[in-house]
Amino acid sequence: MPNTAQTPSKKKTQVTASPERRRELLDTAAEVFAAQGYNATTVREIADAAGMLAGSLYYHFDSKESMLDEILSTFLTELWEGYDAVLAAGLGPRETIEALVTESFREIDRHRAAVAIYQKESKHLTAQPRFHYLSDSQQKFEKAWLGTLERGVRARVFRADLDIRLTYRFVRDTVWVAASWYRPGGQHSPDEIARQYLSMVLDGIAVRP
Amino acid sequence: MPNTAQTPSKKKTQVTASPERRRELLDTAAEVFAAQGYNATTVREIADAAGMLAGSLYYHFDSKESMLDEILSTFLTELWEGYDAVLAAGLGPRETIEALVTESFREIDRHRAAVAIYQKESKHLTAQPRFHYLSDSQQKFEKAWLGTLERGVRARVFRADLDIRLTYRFVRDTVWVAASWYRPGGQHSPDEIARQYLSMVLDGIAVRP
Amino acid sequence: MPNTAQTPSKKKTQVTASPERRRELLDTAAEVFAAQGYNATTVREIADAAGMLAGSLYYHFDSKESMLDEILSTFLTELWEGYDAVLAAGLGPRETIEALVTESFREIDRHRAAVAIYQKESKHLTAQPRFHYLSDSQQKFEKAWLGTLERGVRARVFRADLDIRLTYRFVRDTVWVAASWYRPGGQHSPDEIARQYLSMVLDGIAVRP
Amino acid sequence: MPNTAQTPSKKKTQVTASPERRRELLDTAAEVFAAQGYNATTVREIADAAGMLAGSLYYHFDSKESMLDEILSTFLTELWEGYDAVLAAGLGPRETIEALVTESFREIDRHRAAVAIYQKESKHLTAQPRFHYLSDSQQKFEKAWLGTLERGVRARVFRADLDIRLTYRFVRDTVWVAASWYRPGGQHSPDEIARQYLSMVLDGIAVRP
DNA sequence: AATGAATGAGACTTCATTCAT
DNA sequence: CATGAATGAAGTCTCATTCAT
Repeated sequence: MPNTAQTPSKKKTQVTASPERRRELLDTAAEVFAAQGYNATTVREIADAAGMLAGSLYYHFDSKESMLDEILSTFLTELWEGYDAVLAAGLGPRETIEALVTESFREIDRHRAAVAIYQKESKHLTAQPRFHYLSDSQQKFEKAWLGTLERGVRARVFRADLDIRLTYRFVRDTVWVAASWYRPGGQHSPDEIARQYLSMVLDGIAVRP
Repeated sequence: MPNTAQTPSKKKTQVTASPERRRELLDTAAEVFAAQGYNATTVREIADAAGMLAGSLYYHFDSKESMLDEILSTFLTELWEGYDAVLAAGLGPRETIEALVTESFREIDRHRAAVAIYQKESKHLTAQPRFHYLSDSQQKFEKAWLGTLERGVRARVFRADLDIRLTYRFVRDTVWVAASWYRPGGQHSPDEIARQYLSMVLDGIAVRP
Repeated sequence: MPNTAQTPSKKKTQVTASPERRRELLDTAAEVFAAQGYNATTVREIADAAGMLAGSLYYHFDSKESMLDEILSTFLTELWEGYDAVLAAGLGPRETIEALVTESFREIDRHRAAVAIYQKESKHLTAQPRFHYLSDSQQKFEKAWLGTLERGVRARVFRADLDIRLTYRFVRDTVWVAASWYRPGGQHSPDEIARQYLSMVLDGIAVRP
Repeated sequence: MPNTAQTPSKKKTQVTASPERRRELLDTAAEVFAAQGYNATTVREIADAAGMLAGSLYYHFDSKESMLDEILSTFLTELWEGYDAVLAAGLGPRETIEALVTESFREIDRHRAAVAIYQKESKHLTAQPRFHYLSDSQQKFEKAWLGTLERGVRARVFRADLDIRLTYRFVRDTVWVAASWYRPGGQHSPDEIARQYLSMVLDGIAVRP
C-alpha cells in the first residue's frame, strides 16, 4: 500500500474549501461503503447519511469514485507513515513483525471503514488506472513483510520448514481480515488484540508439550 | 453454513433443461461473480462468458439473484456434508480441528469461486430473507468450531490464556481468506496447504527456544 | 430585427449596480456564448471568465436567460438605429443595399459575439414569448431588404431573372455568416470587407467577357 | 469534410444488428437535433419521436454523442464521395466550381438535417478528439475550393482584384447556410437552386451596364 | 458585492428483465 | 434454446438557482 500520488483534481471541486467538511463527508461515505459495499451503495444513501441531497455531494467531490479514491489513498498514506517509521527503526526481524502487526491493528482501529473497503474492493479496483496505486502499495507491502520474514528465517528466529509465501499470506490475511469484525471501543484495545494475535501467530494455539 | 435446501424454484424456470448445462452456466457465473463482485457483474458479462445473449440466461434461471442463490446453497450443502461427517466421527479436539481445516481447504479447492463469493457477499446478503440460510450456516459453523476449541481448552490441548472468540476468528479467517488467492492446480495441494496452515496455527511460526 | 425595448427587468436585479460592470459581464458572457453555444455554456463558465463564482452573477442578473436576452436586445437596438438611419436617407435601391451591407459589417465589427449568438440561437428562441422580439426584428428586416431588392428590380438596377426570395436569402446570409469567422482587428477593416462583398454580390466573381 | 475513419465502437452496441433500424433512428435523431440543436435536445425527445423509451435507444447506440458522431460522419463520407468524383473529373476551374456547388445543393437536399447540424455544432465539436475528423474535413474542403478558385484566377476566369480567402468564405458560406432554410420538396429543385446561386455568385445580382 | 454551500429538477446512462419470433 | 428488441426502474451526475453570511 503506497503513499499515493493522489489524483490532482484539476477540474472543479474545491479542494481548498473547508477540509473539515470534506473529511466529515468522507467519513460518512466510508462508513456506508464499508457496510454495504461500494457498488451496492447509492450516492443518495451517502447523502442521506450526511443529511443532504444527492446532488449536493458534487459540490465537494467530483464523483462517487473520487470519494472512494480519497478514502483509500488517505488511509494508505497514513498507513505507510506508520510502516515506514517501523521499517526505518532498525529492529530485529521478530521485533519488526511485532511492530508491524501492532501498527496494523492501530490503523484498523483508526480507519476501520477504510480498511474494510480496501479488503473488499481493492482486487477489482486495481484494474482501473486510477487505482493503480493500490497495486503499488500491495507490492511495497509484500516486500516489507516477506523481506522481514526471510530475514527472520536466516536469523533462525522463524521456522525454516514452512513455505515462506504461504507464511506471508497467512500473517497478512490474519491481520487485515480483522477489520471485518473489529469494532472500535470493544472489549480489547488494538494493542491487546495485537498482543494476542502475535502470541498465536508466533507460538501457536496448541499447548506446548 | 447450513444445508438449508432452499433451492426449489417456485416460479417457472425449466428444471427440465439438462442439469449439466445448468451447472456449466452456474460455474461460469460463479467465476465472474468471484472476479468482479456480484453487484459489479452484469448479466451480460455472464452471458458473454457463456457465449450467449443476456436474455437467453433467463431460459435457465429466474434471475441473477437466483444464480447467486444456487451457487451459494450448492456450495454450503456440500460443505456441510463434509463437516457433518467430521463432527460425527468422534475425534479429539485437536484432531477435529485438523480434520475441519483439511476439509475446508478441500472445499476451497473444489468451490474456489463460490467460497470467494461467500466471503465477499455473505455479510450484506443475510439481510434478505432469501439468504437467511447464510446466517443459519454461520451460526452452526461458529458452534462447531468454537465448541471444538472450548473442548480443546478444557482438555488442555489448546492454550487457556487466549480470548477464545479471538482464537475462533483467527482460525476461521486464516482458513477461508485463502480462497482469495488460491488457484487450483498450483504448487501445493489442498492437503499440503492444510498441513502447513495447521502447523502454523497450532505451533506458531517462531522457532522454539 | 426590432429595437423592441424589452429590457425592463421586472424582478429584482439591482439596476443600481454600476452599469459598466454590468456591460463588462455581459461582454464576457457574450464571448463565451458565442464560442460554445448558449446551451452548452454553464453559468459557472461565465463566472470563471469573469473571475467570480457562479452564484455571484445572480447579484447582477436574474438568470442566464436574462443575460442572453440583454445581449441580444442591446445588439438589435443598436443595429436598428443604424438601419433606420439608412432607410430614412432616401437613397436609391443600389445605394441602399450598399449602405445596409456596410452598416451590417460595422455592426459585426462592434458586436461580433452578439451576432454569432443571434445566428446560432435565434431560430429556436423565437418559440419563447420572451424572445418574440426576435421574430419581429426578422420580419422588419425582411421587409427592408426584400423591399429594397424589389425596388431595385423595378428600377432595372437588379436582375429580374432571379427568384427574388432566393436573392434575398443569398444577400442576407452572405453578410451575416461573416460573424462566424470575423475577428476584429484583422487584415481588413469592416468597410473594406463590405466593399469586397458588395463587389462580389453585385458584379459576381467571374471575369466579364 | 473528410471521409472519416469512423470511431470503431468496440464496446457493445450491435453495429451488426439490422442497419435499417439504425438508420431510421439516426434519421429521427438528426431531424430533432437539426430542429432544436444538439445540446437542447434530450434523449427522451429523440426516443419519443422514434416511439420508444429513452433507455431503449441504448440498445442501438452507445450514447447520444455517438448518434451525433454517426450522423455527421455518414454525411461527410457521402459528401466526399461526390466531391472526390468532381475533383477527379479534370474540369476547368469554373466548371469545377459549378459542379461542386451543384453537388453541395444535392447533398443539402439529401442530408438537410445533417448539414444543419454540421453548420451549428461543428465549430465547438472540433475541440473533442472524437470529432477531430471534422477539422480534417474542413481542411480538405478548404484546399479543394481555395485551390480551384486560385486556379481560376490564374486562368483569368475569376477576378484577380478580390481577396481570395474572402471569396472562398463567401462562396462556402453562401452555399451551406442554405441548409438552414431549405426544405426538400419546395418550389425549386436542388439543381435549380444551384443554377441560380451560381448565376448570382459568378455574375452578380446587378444589371450589367 | 461576493462567497460557500446547498437545492431540486432533470439529464444521460445502465441494467435486470420480458417476450415475440 | 436462443436472439433481438424493448421496457422501466434506478443510478450517477449536471446545473441554474437560492440564500445566509
